[in-house]
Amino acid sequence: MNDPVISKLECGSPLGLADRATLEAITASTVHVPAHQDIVRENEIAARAHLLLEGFACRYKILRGGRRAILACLLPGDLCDAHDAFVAMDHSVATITPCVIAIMTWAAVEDLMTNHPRISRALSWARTVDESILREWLANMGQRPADRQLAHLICELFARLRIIDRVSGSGFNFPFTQEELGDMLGISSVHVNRVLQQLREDGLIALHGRVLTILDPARLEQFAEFNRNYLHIPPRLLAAAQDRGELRS
Amino acid sequence: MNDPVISKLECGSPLGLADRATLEAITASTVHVPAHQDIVRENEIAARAHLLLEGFACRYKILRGGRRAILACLLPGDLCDAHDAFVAMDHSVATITPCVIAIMTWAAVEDLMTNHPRISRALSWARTVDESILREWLANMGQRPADRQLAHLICELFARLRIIDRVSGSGFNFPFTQEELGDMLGISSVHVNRVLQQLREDGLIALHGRVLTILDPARLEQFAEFNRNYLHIPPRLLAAAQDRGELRS
DNA sequence: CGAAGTGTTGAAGCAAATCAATTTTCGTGG
DNA sequence: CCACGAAAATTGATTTGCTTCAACACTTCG
Repeated sequence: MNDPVISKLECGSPLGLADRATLEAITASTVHVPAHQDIVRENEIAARAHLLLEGFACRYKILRGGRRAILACLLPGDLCDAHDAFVAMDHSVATITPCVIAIMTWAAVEDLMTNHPRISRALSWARTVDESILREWLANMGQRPADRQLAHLICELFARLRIIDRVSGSGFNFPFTQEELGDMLGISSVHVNRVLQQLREDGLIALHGRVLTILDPARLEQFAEFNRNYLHIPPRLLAAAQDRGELRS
Repeated sequence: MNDPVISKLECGSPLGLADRATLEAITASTVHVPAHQDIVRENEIAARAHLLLEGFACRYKILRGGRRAILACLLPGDLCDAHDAFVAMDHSVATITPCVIAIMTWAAVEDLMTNHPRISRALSWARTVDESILREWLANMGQRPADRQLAHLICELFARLRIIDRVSGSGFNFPFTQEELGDMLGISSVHVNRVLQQLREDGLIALHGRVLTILDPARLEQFAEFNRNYLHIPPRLLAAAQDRGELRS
């Protein structure tokens, strides 16, 4: 399996051999975390930085009444903490599946930012994309019917997983329970169930076991009003994907 | 009127005299922009950075069907662009009221980041807070009834305006139309109207002209489930406000 | 093999949308 | 300063997407 950190950061800035070696050294020592366990907790100041290498995790808050809001979906290659050290977390981060993470000191992150300009540029890009995804969630999850919300989430996950080479054809690992999906979209799990069925009946997706397959990517994106611009994937990578016949238009 | 940029950045890091002078020089040359006009447009790469000095602005996207999603509310002292240069905007920024902005080159921003460590730290803090506000909007505007959403927005605006000294007592300038409020919260303007009336009937707020007064701050915050942690206002400033009797607890 | 978690289905209720009409406020020019 | 038109706010009636509650079936796994 390829290195998701390098694949992802390559999206933000082309890296040199030395950069790759530096990143590989950082991600060499890993920790395994079981599913459904907190990695960082609200109100804490994370002592070290956590880099997700394998598995799915999420940012979340518990609201009054016990309701949980999932604010972001973290995939391999994503940084779990605030990008800023020394600021108390305003939310928690938890694993969804069993995960592999790399733990690094803030000094090491600082070193990357000051002494490795290409990595620094890539990390800055990653932060910009995180912010951008947050805005897209706010727009799309806040203003549109549940079926389009869910379709949009599926399109986004597919696009993000493809960057780190975690898709096979138009299928990918989709380990979320319907309750988790509901917490991401702000709808009840019962409604998630009905909306998922509708997307299947409409021939847009198939879902077997924990593998989701997009049956009709063009129609799904159209239905979801998905526009990948907000992911800020550079043209050079889109062109490469086009050459491999993975994209239309 | 005090300088909102300095007041705000002081929140992120104490500044020295030289820092203040640098910032004052930057904000010396200003541009006036009428209400309801775009400052930065989606898909453009902003040639220069825009710093809001006076007035209210917003980040927004137009969705299919002509619906508008307002993704953030910009107040004096806020940076209008992505914090990153050279990345295409994934949304637009427009004025709500007439605004005064300072326009600076990206080189000047770069210089602040590299040669003025305290300003750099403060800008980084500001970015963290922007991201944090986005998450709070996602959680609170996505998962809760409209009346609490609106109450929460009011609490947030009050807290942010107080930092830059734009409040008098518990009243502040509230120039939004009900349609704009609806676009922020993802609800219809008709419903905004009914919810506003309810908050008034409940004795939580008063709204005359374009001035909103919080009649019962404690009850409003309680009702809104507002917890100011996510604004990352440092204890040293909260303590100062407490001394002035502006805060409970 | 049993228990807990997850997914599925139906029925009833509700918060908010939509549609539509009316009043109030505001901005602008005469 | 007033008159006018446009924008914004208000109100009522109707509809609907989604929630909630509840029961039941299916997995998964210890």
